[in-house]
Amino acid sequence: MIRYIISICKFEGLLVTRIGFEDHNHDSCVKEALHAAETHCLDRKLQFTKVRRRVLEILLSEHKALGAYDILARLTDEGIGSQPPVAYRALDFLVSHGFVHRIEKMNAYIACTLPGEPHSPAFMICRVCDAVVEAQPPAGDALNQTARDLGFQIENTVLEAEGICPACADEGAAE
Amino acid sequence: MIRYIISICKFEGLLVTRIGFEDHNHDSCVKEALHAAETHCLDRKLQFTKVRRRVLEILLSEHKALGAYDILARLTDEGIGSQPPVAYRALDFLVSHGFVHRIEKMNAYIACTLPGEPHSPAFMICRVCDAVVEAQPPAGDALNQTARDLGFQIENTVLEAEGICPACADEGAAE
DNA sequence: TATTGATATGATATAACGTATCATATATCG
DNA sequence: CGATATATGATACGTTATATCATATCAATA
Repeated sequence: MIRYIISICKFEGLLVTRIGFEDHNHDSCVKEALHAAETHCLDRKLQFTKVRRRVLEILLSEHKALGAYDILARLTDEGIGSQPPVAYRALDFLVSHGFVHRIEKMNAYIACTLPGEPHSPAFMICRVCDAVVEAQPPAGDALNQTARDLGFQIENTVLEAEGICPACADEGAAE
Repeated sequence: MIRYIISICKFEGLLVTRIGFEDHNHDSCVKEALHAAETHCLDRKLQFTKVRRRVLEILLSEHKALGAYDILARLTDEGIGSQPPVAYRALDFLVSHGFVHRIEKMNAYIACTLPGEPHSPAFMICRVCDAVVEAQPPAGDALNQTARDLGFQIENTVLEAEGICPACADEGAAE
């Protein structure tokens, strides 16, 4: 299983990266993830084009949630497309094939930590530092039970929690 | 407990209204709910102003999710304010005091079915007819467990499921 | 390898959603 | 009544997202 860097949150200058909300140090995730995506697309005859690859790479490298226009700005700097549809199309592709998730609460996008595997992720969003962590809640949760009771057929879910991450909570306590 | 009309979904012309996804018929919910909101505000010395009252009334009457600009259009027609901040301010008030919920996935707003009581609602959104149903999932769900594991302090949650409502599923099957 | 149908990108324009700011008015409370 | 807080009016702008049509590239196959 590939694990990406998910958030840096407060430690940018310290070269400390984090998986989940735990401190952590690593480097090669981006390359691995890109390669995995490439393979995945090859297998399914999906076109992993230059723009799509680059957008995923940006999201993996930044390891945080970015808005479509943040991404577009980077593409523009690099001479790859310069209009909104360029970014939105690439993001749509990446989202629909499970390489990227959209964070509804933030109107932003983040690289998936479990690409290729079907899952219904949940996100923990720190309102102080904007760190976003993808978690995999156990199946058969409350939403599914509720849907069954109502006769509603769920096709996809949005599970997002806003609050305070451990690092920011510690800082707050220290003040 | 007051139960509002939640969705009409496909039956507009038939005078059939629905609570949850079950067919249902009723009338006085709007008045009751408005009165309850008024009382709630009086108790807490909140100003239940003309605009706020009217926006809640619109959402209750429509018993579906409406965008801020849909609401603004109605206000404009009635001569109550005509600029975006009018609608957004009223919606912010109603959301922050629990009379209305925002549906992140739709950038839209819907009247709460359980106003005055603290709760973390979940929404079932039909992608065919746009019906939105508010459900109350049991506490202690997967998100909370996940947050505890991560040391994350949840302040509020977004739980939204997109899919097919029973009525639309039936129609699809009938075709 | 030329054709063709599907998929992706370029480019322009516009739609939809949301907020900052400052002035004015209304409510609330001592 | 006067002071303070809260709400509204009004203007302008910022941000997010999509529709549309033209062009280019890819993928399968005759």
